Amino acid sequence: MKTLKIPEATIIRLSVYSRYLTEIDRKGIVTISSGDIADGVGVSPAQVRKDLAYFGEFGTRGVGYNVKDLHRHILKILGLSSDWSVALVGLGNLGLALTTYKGFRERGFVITSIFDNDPKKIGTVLDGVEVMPIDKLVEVVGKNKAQIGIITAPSAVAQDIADSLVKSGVKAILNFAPMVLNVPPEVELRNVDLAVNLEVLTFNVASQRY
Amino acid sequence: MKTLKIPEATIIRLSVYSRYLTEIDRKGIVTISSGDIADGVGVSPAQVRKDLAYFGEFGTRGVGYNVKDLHRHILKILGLSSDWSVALVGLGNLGLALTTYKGFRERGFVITSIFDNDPKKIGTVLDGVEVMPIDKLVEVVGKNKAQIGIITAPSAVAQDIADSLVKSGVKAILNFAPMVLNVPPEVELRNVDLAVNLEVLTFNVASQRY
DNA sequence: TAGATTGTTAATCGATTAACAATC
DNA sequence: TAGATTGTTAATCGATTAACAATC
Repeated sequence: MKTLKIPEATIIRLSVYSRYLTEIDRKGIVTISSGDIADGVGVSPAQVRKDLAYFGEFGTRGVGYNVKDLHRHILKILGLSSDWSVALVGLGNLGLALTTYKGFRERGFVITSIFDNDPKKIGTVLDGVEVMPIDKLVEVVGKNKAQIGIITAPSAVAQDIADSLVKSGVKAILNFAPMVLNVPPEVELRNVDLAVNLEVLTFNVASQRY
Repeated sequence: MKTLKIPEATIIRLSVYSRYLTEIDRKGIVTISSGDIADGVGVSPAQVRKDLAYFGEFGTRGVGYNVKDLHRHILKILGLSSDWSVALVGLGNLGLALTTYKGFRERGFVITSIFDNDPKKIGTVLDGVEVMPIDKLVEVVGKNKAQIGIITAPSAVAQDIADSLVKSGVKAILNFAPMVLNVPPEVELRNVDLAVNLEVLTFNVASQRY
């Protein structure tokens, strides 16, 4: 199977389309055109069709796409046809927010272990998951077979945690510490820097003045 | 002044460079080359120079960049030479996490008002800021002259809140609700969808199998 | 059949990379 | 002067948009 490179922007849009299709499906709409999707999420119809064309032919010419079918296909493409086991490290406010974030569970991300080094937090139970000390990470994550690690710990310890997560066998890491992490190439790494988002806004607001 | 369009990717990288320069400056390093910065944040040296070249000449040929100088210039470009007043709407776990997130204050983002409709939260004080009901938003935000609004409320009310924020005069909105919002073109809007980030990871992990 | 909309190719646009003259 | 590194131009690469034949 020849795999041509898929732009990351395409993946991000597929994720957005899929959330929009959930909404449309709930309304009981059966068929949708690329133009409808485009209007709904703010891209061009050609873009929608191009994004889908990377993965196959899901529509009917002259008609459009069956909402349920297309939705199922996109979820499959994104790897969301079954649940993912997630380990979260760092139970500060952000970690707590992500643990209780409904959007994750809805999309099939199940937090199966939580780690923190604060003695007051260790042993407490959140959603049926007991908070464990970080030195148990490699053992517990390995046993739980978590495939994804989320780092919501301070920058100073983020690299150590990343190393432990890698050792425990996770395939992907989502890092919220504003820090450049090093992981082996076979482990997928993605950084979410909350301040960066505000700074793109302030740049744009500041530039408007000229 | 002719303004040529700056890629958003450049702005995001400038934000990353600036965080790296904070680190370098703390170590007491005085001069840095584009190659050092590139290594530090994982891009190419040519990219670093190109990004900076959009805004001026900040280095010395044969020598490199003065760390403090460059840092100051980048902060100025990003609009961070003075503080920004921020209104946060929706004090769930995510809202609480952002309110207490040190990374914001460090970069000059000061949360000056907080809104929620939960009677148990209204009237409580967080970091000197009293939580107010959402129907006071337009009045309070207008009075506080907040320039940025952060939406951490549920999707169902996100558009209403966005409308109120616009009415109150904010110039930019950072939206964490997984929802497409409509705002007038003069208001900058940026969406952070936490699930999208996980889904880019799962797509990549799922594709590795082929 | 006529109208609509897909899937796909070609054209355009934009961003990144490579190369090198300028210059400290 | 010799070595290093910037600033900038040209070449390359990749993503988006436009156009349209295929076809329901």
